[in-house]
Amino acid sequence: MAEPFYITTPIYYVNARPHLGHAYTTIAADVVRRFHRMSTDQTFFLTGTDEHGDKIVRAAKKENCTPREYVDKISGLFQNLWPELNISNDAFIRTTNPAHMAVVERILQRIYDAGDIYFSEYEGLYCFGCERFYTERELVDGCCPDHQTPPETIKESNYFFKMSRYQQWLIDHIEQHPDFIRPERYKNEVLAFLRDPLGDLCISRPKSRLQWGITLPFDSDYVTYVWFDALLNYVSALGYPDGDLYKTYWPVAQHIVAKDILKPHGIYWPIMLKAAGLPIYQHLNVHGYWNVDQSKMSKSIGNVIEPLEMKNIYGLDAFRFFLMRDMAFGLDSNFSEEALVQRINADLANDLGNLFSRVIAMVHKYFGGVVPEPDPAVEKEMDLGLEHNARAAIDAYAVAMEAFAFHKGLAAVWEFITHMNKYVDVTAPWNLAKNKAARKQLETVMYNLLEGLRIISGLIYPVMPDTAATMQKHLGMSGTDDFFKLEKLCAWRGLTPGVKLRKSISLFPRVDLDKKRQPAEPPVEVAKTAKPIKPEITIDDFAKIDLRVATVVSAQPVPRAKKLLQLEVDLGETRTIVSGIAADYAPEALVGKQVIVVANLKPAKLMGVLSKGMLIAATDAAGVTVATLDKPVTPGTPLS
RNA sequence: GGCGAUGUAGCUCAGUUGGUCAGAGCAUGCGGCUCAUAUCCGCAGCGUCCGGGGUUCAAAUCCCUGCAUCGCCA
Repeated sequence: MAEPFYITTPIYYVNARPHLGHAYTTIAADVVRRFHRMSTDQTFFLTGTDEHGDKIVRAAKKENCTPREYVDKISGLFQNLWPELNISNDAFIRTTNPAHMAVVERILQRIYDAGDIYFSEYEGLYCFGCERFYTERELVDGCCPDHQTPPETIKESNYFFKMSRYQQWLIDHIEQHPDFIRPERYKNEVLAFLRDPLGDLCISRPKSRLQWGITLPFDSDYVTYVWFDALLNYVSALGYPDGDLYKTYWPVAQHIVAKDILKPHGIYWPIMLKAAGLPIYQHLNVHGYWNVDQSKMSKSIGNVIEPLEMKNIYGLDAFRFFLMRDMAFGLDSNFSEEALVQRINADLANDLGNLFSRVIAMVHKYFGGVVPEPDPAVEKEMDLGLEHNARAAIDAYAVAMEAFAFHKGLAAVWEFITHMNKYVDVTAPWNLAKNKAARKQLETVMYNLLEGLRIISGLIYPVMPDTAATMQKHLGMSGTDDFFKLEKLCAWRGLTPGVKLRKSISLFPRVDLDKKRQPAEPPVEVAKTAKPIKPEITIDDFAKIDLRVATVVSAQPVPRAKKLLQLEVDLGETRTIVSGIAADYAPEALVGKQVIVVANLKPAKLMGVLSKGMLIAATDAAGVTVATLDKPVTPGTPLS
């Protein structure tokens, strides 16, 4: 029996709602966890939410609720999403959980007692509006980018974690365990970072400016810095230090993270573990970003694809398959509906779905739906090596999946599916069926094909658990919940002759994007990608927004900004407005156009340019479209 | 500004230590089959392997340089 397996996702910071990135990470974790179930019964899968820190306090303030109410709400969104994506996590941890907080205190105390935490004073640029420090670099013209006020230099005392003491140890550890951080590119990135002296990590925040956190056990005037708090979830969730789960699973821990949090996981975390005297995790598995329709996914651009949308339109398993098949784990990938549909049609509908359907249909046609008995002598005589192909696919698949190369694992399965289709072509059962003397051959051929489908159903289980179960059912294997065990897949002749099969079905319907778009009544398209409607407002609420017609007088790109245009508009008075439409509008194309402006929006500095108001525009998959008027209107006219 | 990654067929990408390495899948064209979700099987075309220079008998593969994109750091 293989050793136990423990996989974690990061605990997601609850200052934003779940998006595709969260879904990918969590599905990937679910896939590896299910993959390991194929060889061991001892697996544990943890996800959760990270709920402390000043960003949470500010987000809560914005929504007029307490931090507690706020984190409960957002954490709930994550917890509710996972079942819909068929995520099989065993536990869901929250950093506001008292048991977690106790573990954080305990480990802080332990490191403190060991002498790796010291108290020190430092000076920094602080914006009282934002309640945070800024580096010189982050300032715009020496001012806070949010408040346009100069930050003040203040002195603050804090606790620091002596990471520098462990720098060489960490370098050695990474070099002695070449796949500690994988893929290799991220290992190299961490090592590159470690070539420079490692600074100590500030691990506290004075309560005078932040209360939402875990109080330091050795100084009640401070709370713990969020990363220090958050990383410990991986052990607290297992019941560190005495829990059975901890004893079983911590020694085999593996993490999955996106590349943006490589540093905390690749540097802070192993050093924290070392300093606290805990075993170091086994592997850090780092993946890239999903770019949406070529442009970087970003909340501010508003092109975040709701994972549930695609799932609802094309089916959950197809969605999971696409995410796992199209991204080379570690690299960035593009997410587009076209790519998704192409995968569905080519791989799922044509290759697998059609294979399944044609094989089952033939069993019905030639054997009344009863699994035939294969003949060893005939098998030997025909010698077409399907069993060998299956075995080769399983081996290649297992190696790839073990190393988080999901795309390669699935490619191996699809190579076998191609062999299966070819096998149908070569053996031509419809010809064998015409010849009574070839009955035994037909029985053997059809049995082999059913066997191949059984293997396939097992191999796709981690990525497409529902489809795997459906295939099993239609292969007459219902009732067994361990059909995906590797040892079963490796044993050819697992199907029982004589079992009556259900009617053939289409596992994956083909998608015709053109047809879908031709009659494209816009409402249908819009409804498909539209975000949920915001909560109801009154006419008075609306009246607060001063929308005006404005004529664009001039337009020019903002230096060093890819998406921004600086516009001078006439709305009775002349104003400067910065708008993120450069990707879709040439400056000269805008001059003279009448646009709609939010005239009473609080001014904001974008890339150093003060923007007094905002252009109304629509953003969809095709890009940005500026809202204009039907016919000319006097500049400055209000809209209502 | 410093460091690093990437740049290969229309698209997405494989190409280990330099020598059938010019590849795969999708898309396109043609042919075949008819069990099947107009699916499957076979064949074919397309590439100055980012530009330039160098090392070598031999470079997509090593070195230098330029360009582009991206990332990390300051």
